[in-house]
Amino acid sequence: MFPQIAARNQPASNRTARNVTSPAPPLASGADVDSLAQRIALMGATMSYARDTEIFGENEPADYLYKVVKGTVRTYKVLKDGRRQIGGFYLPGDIFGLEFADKHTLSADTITDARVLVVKLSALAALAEREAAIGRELHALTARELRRVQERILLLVKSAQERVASFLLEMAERVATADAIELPMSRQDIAEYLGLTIETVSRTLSALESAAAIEVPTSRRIVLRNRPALNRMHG
Amino acid sequence: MFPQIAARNQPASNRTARNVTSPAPPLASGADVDSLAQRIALMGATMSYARDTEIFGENEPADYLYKVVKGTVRTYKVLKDGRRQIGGFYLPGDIFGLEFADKHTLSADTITDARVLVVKLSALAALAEREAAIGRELHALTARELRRVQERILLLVKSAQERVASFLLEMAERVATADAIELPMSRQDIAEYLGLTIETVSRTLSALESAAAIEVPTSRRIVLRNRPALNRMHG
DNA sequence: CGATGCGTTGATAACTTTCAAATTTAGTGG
DNA sequence: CCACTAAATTTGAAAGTTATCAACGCATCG
Repeated sequence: MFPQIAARNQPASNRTARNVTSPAPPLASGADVDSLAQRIALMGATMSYARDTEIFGENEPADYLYKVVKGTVRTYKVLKDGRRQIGGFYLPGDIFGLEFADKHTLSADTITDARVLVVKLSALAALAEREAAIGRELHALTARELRRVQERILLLVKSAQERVASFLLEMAERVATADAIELPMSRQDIAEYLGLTIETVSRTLSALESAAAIEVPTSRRIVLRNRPALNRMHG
Repeated sequence: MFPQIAARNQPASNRTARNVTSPAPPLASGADVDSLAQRIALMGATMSYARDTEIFGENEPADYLYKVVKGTVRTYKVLKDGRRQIGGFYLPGDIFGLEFADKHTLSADTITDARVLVVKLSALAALAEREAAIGRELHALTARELRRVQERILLLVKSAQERVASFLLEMAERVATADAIELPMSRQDIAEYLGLTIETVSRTLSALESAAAIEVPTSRRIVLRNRPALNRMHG
């Protein structure tokens, strides 16, 4: 089930130190809710995972809620034909694993080395019984996730250029320092997120660079040079 | 963006089983959770709409929850470039309008003449305060909707043939008498739901007919002749 | 009837994928 | 730290898929 969790559990001193201060991660994208975040910090255990490590798999029991403290996590589903569709990328501050079903419908693994806060859902549910606010915040979390997925649907019916432009703008909101984006994920990951091939993503980025909309100094670093143009593509 | 709440009925077997054991209103048969359905029936007002009538528009306050009693409703969003993306089709028993935001992110209108049960969300929320079961059922509704939208994402990254095959199988579960599907929506609606053009939908249906997977006696009536083949396409 | 809207079919163009190869980057062992 | 190998990314050419533009059939309705 969660072999990694037991194996990689951090010493109590580490957890305590981190939990006492409960600092907002610098890159937090606002996908959490304050008091819920605090509850999780108090109730949860922090786990460390190496790069490319599975956190949970499809069809495993969904007994925990996860919050990224450091690093990047992706959720995905492997289709029958072997292709992989990425459900989402989760950055520090983001919560994932909340699927409202007994079993996970997606798998989750780390893209980079990562620290993740883990809370038993049953504990949260018990808390929600006593404090209505917690229940409302879980609800708000779900609502946000639903809107996020619905946005993706609008994205997936558009052209490759529109998808890539939208992706860059989304990431800019989440991880950008000024106009420079440091991407934690590979071209393959981006392609699987956008429903394109890696070649099309690469070509589209090259075209955007030729059009002076962006700069790509290294493959993992992208600088937005013309946001209005990207916004127009984003539609 | 896409509001479609629990657009799906339960599998036919469940519907049948539930109807046998519970005296539900004739057309509001158990497409959702029983007690919630009953509450809505008791609290709500039934509205009648002619074909092609708007029920609510994007950006209007989302103060009500809707349940289709008779007819078919679609939700949609008009993109900046004028294209229209359909969020979902709602058949008798389906609930829509639950968007977890102050304002609707989609519009809803009728595809056929329709009767719709309307309940004030504030009334439901008040009820949920006193009865935890109601809150849980609203929650379950959301969960189902989230899974439905995620399914849709998997659909939209596939080929035209896969999308059409999946659409037919989905509709077969929802409206089929045996293997004959009576479609309430136009080719244009189907195209906008699947993110394709009307010509591609039409050609794909013709191809499926040539391949003896389906029959199309009239444009609104489709008979499934080879479900295993469709299932293989559906992936 | 003749107009109108919907659906189908055809021809062509545009876009994306596939297959292949070149290039750059990253990782590893010496 | 360098050299070497493997992996990731980019680029090119060709094939495949879907969209666009256009024409036609068919049914409905005034």
